[in-house]
Amino acid sequence: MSDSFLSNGTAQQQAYWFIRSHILSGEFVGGERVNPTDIGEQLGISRMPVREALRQLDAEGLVTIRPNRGAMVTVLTPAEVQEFFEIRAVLEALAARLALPNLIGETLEELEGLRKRMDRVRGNVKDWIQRHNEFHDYLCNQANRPRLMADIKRIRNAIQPYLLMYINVYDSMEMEGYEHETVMDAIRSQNSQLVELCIRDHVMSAGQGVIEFLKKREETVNKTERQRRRQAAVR
Amino acid sequence: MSDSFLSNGTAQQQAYWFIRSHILSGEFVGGERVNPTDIGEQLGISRMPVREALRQLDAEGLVTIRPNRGAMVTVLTPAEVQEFFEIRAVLEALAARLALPNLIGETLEELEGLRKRMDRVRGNVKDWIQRHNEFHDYLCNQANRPRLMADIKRIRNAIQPYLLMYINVYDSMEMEGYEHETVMDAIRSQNSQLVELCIRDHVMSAGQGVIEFLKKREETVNKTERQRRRQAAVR
DNA sequence: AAATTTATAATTGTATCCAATTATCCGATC
DNA sequence: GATCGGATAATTGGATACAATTATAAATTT
Repeated sequence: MSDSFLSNGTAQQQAYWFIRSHILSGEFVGGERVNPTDIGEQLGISRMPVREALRQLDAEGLVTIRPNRGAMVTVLTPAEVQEFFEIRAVLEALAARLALPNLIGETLEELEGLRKRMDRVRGNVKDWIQRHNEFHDYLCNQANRPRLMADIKRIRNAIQPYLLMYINVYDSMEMEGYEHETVMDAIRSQNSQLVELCIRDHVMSAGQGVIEFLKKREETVNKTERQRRRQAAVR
Repeated sequence: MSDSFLSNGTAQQQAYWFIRSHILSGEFVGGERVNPTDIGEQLGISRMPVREALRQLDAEGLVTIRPNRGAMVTVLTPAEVQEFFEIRAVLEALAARLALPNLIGETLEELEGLRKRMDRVRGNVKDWIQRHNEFHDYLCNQANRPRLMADIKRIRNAIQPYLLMYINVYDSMEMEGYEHETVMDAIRSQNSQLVELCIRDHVMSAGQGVIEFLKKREETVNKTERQRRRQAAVR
């Protein structure tokens, strides 16, 4: 299961999933250059399909390509991470609003089950994120909007590395959990305006911690590397 | 100005802008195959940079690539077009809300000027769309959210061909215009909730016409080509 | 030692070639 | 006339080669 990208599909797809998973897991870190020849050698393919994968990843925001200067793992400023949380907040709120008529009976129970399942592993960060995503995915899926779903996932992926950094530092992110109860209550009320506000707040409050963490980190990084930056007047 | 993509930048960029503009203008129509060799010959380049351009356009949604089957101009169902309008509505509403503190004094006057400028060419469809986009772009820009702006533009591009089809049929789209007054009033009130609702309604009411038009068209197309579809069991 | 220039290596952009895959055409069959 | 099968053509995926560009290291100057 882990190395499925080594053999599946076209070479382009192998490269795509390989690079993508390494960025999302944090193994390829922001700012790091992604060398097509290296990746190709690791996968036993040439660099051409890797280049194509990189173009795709660039359009998705995980990678940044500059002409004649190759690709690097995208670095987001705290302001950009905030933007993505803002976007995600309104998109997930939209999905929840559209899903609301379907969130009754069995479906509602299923969602409640996922919430409990998530609560059960609050100690283990990796499992918690996994189940947290499952909860949100199930909710969004009930809206029956594949394009919206795809956009939400893209945004979530773009900020995942930064969420991971945050969680690795503040281990276990205690402040989450009770909020999902609030979300569930709003859903049970079938009040679409309330659900929308509630999801927005939920996403943004999760984002707030990450954004502040990143801003603080940027300051210390700036102090440490100010002299290095002076000469790195790119372009 | 018109054929700038023939000489500027890398071959990949030439191909990208060439294909993109032909899709947005409606010259490359939905479902049409995009042959890398053909495009390459037209631009005097090989098909490799064209392939890369197509990957990018695929990620942006303008083109759809299926492995071993090449690329075609993306075809959106009416339901998907509706999704994109729904997404655009909440994103532009978000942008307007975030821009609100900046929409005062000179900036507000500038926006009002753009609205009038738009109103002045309600006869000419092509000009009107141009100025309509300028109005919305200026509004979104005041939010100072480059990533949000990029997403909004991507969504707008994805639905532009369908908007064009609609406008070409119902020439001059009379029902628009007065709504922008309503938007301006909401902005002047500096009531962020009102602005948000107002922009959403504005976008969705523009979308409604397009969506209904597409649904109606789909019915007639289905009737006409039902027999052809039977054998086109793709996959 | 710091800065500048030069030489060298590495990387990127892209054309071309070939194998694998898919589409199209045409005759055979029902 | 519709359907099927197979030959042929077109297209795609991908490797390789080479020129253009950029990065790095070395040499030179100040």
